[in-house]
Amino acid sequence: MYSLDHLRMLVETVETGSFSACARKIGKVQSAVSQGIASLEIDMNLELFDRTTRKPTLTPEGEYVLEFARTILRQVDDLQLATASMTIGEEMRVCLAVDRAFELPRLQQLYRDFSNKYPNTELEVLSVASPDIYDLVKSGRANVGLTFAKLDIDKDVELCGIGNMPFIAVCATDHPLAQKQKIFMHDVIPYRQLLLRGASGFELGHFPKMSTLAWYSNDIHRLYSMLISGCGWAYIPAYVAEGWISKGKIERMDVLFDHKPWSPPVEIVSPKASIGPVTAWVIEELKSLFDND
Amino acid sequence: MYSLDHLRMLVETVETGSFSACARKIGKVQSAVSQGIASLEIDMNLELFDRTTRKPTLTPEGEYVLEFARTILRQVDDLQLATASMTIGEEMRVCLAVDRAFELPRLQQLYRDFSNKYPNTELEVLSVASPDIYDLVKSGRANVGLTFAKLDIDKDVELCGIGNMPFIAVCATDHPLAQKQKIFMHDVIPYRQLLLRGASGFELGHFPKMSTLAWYSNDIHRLYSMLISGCGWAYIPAYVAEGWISKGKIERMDVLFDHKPWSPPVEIVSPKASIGPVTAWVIEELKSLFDND
DNA sequence: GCTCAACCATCACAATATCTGATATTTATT
DNA sequence: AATAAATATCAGATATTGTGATGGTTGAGC
Repeated sequence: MYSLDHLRMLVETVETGSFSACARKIGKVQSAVSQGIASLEIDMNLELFDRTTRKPTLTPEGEYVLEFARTILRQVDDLQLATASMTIGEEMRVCLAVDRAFELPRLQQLYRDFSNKYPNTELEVLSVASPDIYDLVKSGRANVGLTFAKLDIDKDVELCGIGNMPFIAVCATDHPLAQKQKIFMHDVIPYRQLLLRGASGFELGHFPKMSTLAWYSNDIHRLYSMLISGCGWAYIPAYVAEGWISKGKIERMDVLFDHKPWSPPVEIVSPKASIGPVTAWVIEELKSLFDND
Repeated sequence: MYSLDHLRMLVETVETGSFSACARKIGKVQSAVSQGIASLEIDMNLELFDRTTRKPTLTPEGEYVLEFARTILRQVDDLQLATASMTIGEEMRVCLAVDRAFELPRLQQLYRDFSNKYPNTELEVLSVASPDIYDLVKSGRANVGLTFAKLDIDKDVELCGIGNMPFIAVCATDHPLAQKQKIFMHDVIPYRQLLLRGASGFELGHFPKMSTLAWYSNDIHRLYSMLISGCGWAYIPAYVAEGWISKGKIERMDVLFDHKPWSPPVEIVSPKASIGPVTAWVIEELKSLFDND
C-alpha cells in the first residue's frame, strides 16, 4: 500500500519537472524517487508518467490521480499545522465571533449540534461589533466570524455572503411616532434615533443614521431599555422586534421610506488558509443560517 | 513521519473502541496498533488517547486530530475507488449531463477553463432532457448533472439548487399573437403551444402546458424551426430568446398572466458519494453559473 | 554527426520501519 | 479472589524504503 511519501513524490515530481529535481527537493536520492513512483504505479496498477520523453510527463491517469494527491496532501499539511500549534500550548478550540445583533434561535441550535458532534472541543463565542470581527479573524483570535457585510472587500480574509437580515423600525407604544400612520422620512428626523455601534467607535455603513440626533449603544438589550423609556426610535433586526413587540411595549413603525424591509447583507468571515475540520463544519452550518426563515 | 496506516489505526480504534478490536479489524496484532498509536503520538507530540480508563478514550487533542484523519482517509478511499475503476478500463473522464435548454455562454467558458485546468482529462457533455439526468447520475453514466429541479426529492443523489432560469413566451413575428398587445390567458389557449419534452416521454412539472393543443420536441433548435414557420407559440429560456429575437423572426409576447418572468429553479445533481477532484471542481464552477446574469 | 550534461532504470546491499509473539501489568466484572 | 479482556513493552523476524554504483537514453549545442 502506498504512503503519503509516495503521493508527495508524485506531486513534487510534477511540480519540479523531473524525478531528480524532486529527489533534491525532498532530500532523497534520485533512485529512491524512481522506485517510489514505480511502486506507486504498481500499487495503483496504472502508468502515471510517460517516460519516453526527456522529462517524465503525466499520463491522463496521472493527471487525474495528481488532483487527489494534491487534496490529500493539503489536508495533511493542515493537520501538521494544527498539531504543531496544539503542542505549543494553543488549546484547540473553535472561536466564533458574531455581531451582537445576532441572537438567532438557529445559532442556539448550532451550539447544541456542536456539543453533540464535538463533545470535547471547546467553543468560544465572542459577541462583538461587526467591524471588529475582521481583525479578530485576521489575527487568529477567532476562527470564524459572522458579520454584517463591509462595503469594501478585504483581501486578507475569506468572505462568503449567506443572506440578508431584515431590519424594521420600531418605537415605544407611547412614543409620538407610534400614533402616526404613514410615516415619512421628514417625520422621523426630529426624533432621537437609537443606533447600534461597536465599542471601537465607528458604525457600519449599512446602518443608516436618519435622525439628526442619535444615541448609541453597543448592546441591543440596552437599546430595548432606551426604547421602552421613550428615548427614541430604532432600526432593529426583525426577529428581535417580534419578541419585543409581543411583550406589548414596542410597536412597529409604519414607515413609508422603505417598503421592503431594509436588509443588510450578512457574511461569514474565515481565514485565507488552514481551516480545521471543526471550523469547516461550523462554517457549513452557518451557511444555512438564513435558509428557511 | 506518520503514515496513512497510523491514521487508519486512530480512526479504527475510535470506531471499535479499543486497540485490540482495531487490530482484529485491520488484520494486525494488538501490539502493532499499540506501537502504531504510540509512534503517532510521538510524531505529533500529543497525547491522543487517555489510557487511565479501561478502554482508551480520546483526549480533546485526539478528538480534534480525529476529524482531520477522517477527512484524509475519506479522500484516500475515494482515490482508491478512482484508481480501481481506472484500471478496469473505465477511462477517467468527467461526464456532465445538462438539460438541452442550457446553452449558456457561461457553460462555454467552463469548457475553456476545464481544458486549461485539466488538459488531459476527457470531458463529455451529454445534452439530454432534465428527467433523464437523475438516472444518468444515479447509474454512474454521468458524474454531474445540471437540470431543472424536480418537484419531489430524490434520496439517491445529492441536489444543490443554484438559481433560476427565466423563461419568456415568444412566437413568430407573423403569428396572430404577435400582433396582439396585453395577451390574456384565454387568448393563448386556442393556439398551439410548442413544448420541450424529454425523449423519455414525460415533461417537467415546471413547464406549464396552457394551450389545449401542444406540439413537442426534444430539441430547442427544432422548436425554433417550428416557431418561425408559425406553428405556434412557446416558452423558452430568455437568453435563447434574446438571440432569436435579434434575428428578427421571433417576437416576445406581451403576456399579462405572468408579470415577472416565469423562472423554474435549476439544480446540480451529483452522486451521494466518492466525488473526484475534477468533478468537484466542475460542481463548484456550476454553482456560480447564475451568479451575475 | 559528435559531445556532453542531465536524466532515468536497475541492482545489491544497508538502514529503517513495522509486525509478531511472548510476557507482564492493569482494569472492570463476577 | 478469580477471571476475562485490555494495554505496554521488548527482542527478534520481516518488510519496506533508501543508498550508491552502473549503464543506457535523451536532447541541446557545436
